[in-house]
Amino acid sequence: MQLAVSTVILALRPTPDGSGTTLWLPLVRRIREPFLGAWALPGEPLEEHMSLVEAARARLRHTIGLDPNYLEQLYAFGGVDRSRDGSSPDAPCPERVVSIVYWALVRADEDARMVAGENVAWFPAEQLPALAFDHAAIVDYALARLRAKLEYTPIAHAFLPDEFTLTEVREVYEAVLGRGLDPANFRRQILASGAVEPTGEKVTGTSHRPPSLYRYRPDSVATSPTPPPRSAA
Amino acid sequence: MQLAVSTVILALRPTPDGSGTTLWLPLVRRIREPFLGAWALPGEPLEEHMSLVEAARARLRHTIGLDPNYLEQLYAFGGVDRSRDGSSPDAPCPERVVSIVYWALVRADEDARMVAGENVAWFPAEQLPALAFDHAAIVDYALARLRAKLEYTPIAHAFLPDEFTLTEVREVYEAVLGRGLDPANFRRQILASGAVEPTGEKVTGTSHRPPSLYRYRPDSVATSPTPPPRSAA
DNA sequence: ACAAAAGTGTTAGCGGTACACCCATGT
DNA sequence: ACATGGGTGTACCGCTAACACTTTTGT
Repeated sequence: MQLAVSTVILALRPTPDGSGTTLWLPLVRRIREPFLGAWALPGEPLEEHMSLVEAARARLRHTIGLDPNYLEQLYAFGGVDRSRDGSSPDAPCPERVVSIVYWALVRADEDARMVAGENVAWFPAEQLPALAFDHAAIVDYALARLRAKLEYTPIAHAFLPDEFTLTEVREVYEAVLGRGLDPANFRRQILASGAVEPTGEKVTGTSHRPPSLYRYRPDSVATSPTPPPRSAA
Repeated sequence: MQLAVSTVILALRPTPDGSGTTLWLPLVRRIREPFLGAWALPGEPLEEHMSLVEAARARLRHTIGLDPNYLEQLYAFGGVDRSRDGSSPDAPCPERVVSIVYWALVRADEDARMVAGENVAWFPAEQLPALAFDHAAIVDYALARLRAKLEYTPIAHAFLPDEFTLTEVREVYEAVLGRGLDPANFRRQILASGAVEPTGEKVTGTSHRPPSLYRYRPDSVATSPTPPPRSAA
């Protein structure tokens, strides 16, 4: 029985047709049976000297070449038959794998300076190829968790650079939730929440009224958000 | 490296002084180093032929002799030094353990017909003895999760028998949250939520106005509540 | 001047809280 | 009759949604 740590890495990028913004995620092509040649989540066996988060972070560095600021445990998947390839029932039964999956969010500015690893390709979350193992279900679960957390935590922070306009924040919400939001009300709500404060500066050269810049208040979440007892993770 | 499944089992019982109701949980006394003789969460190594939930359920049957209706994965703990006994630094470094922890809720009526296993004792959650490993932190995390879920899911269901009065539901909330709630408003809120429906019967012999009985609507959660993709857990 | 996005004001409705009050039973 | 908890009514407050309106820039 093997213990592995896998990662769902999410970033916001323009849709393929350029008409908006959606979530994208990197997948790696499998170079071993089962599911040889299929796309899968980046993962690796847990090594003796690494904690679970450390293993997840290492995988991130290896896959996209950077340390994202948001990383949280998603779930542990341990069904007995997870690693069997349903599409080729004659294949020998592979060794059982328990996967502890983490999910990460990549800031727009980090995304730009990213270095993709070997065998890695990015896909829009709504148009994924067929995935190995139960990875499609895992991605769905990660997306559901992200949408849920967006509504009750300042997690949009994790997609944004240090300074940003309120419209950029709203666009994060709209892209993740998949629906438009009233700019006027959104503005008031996020300001009233106290999560954000004005820097005093404005953006220039916008061909319309220049928006103010804001930053997240320091006490807002930075990395792991609601992990359990800090020491044990 | 070892992979274990542990459980935090919660039930509502009268406080030790009989003045109210609180959460209690069963612990087992350790019969091996490290932490020999200390109290710990019920757990066992994961066996090859069992999924994670199955292992948790088996542990529950072994510890309290029944299958609770609510069981959910809590978190996977995998710090490198989790199994070291801080209080006896001279002890040999024990093998590393990754624990996948589940939490379970026991209904009042099940609690009554429960059979405690060997070496098992129940403690009020607010007055636990010193626990082995990082188990104290794990219990805290489970309690936090329970309180959070109480506010946005019909999880109180899991503590109640098939039929109950609205006052009993309120007492569950009050015990878990640790504060009193307005009976009038609580009543209206839970009815408005649609989670509950009247059976038409009343309780008799109460020395005051007889309360109506209710049941949870069938589409309310029964067992696993918000697990990820049903098939993969 | 005009377009376009930033930002403000105003209103109506909904849900939660506080608390006064009435109802049905046992003693 | 009265105590006790079950159950209803009501008034207020804050938050949200909807949308009209004003402001500030570039072209």
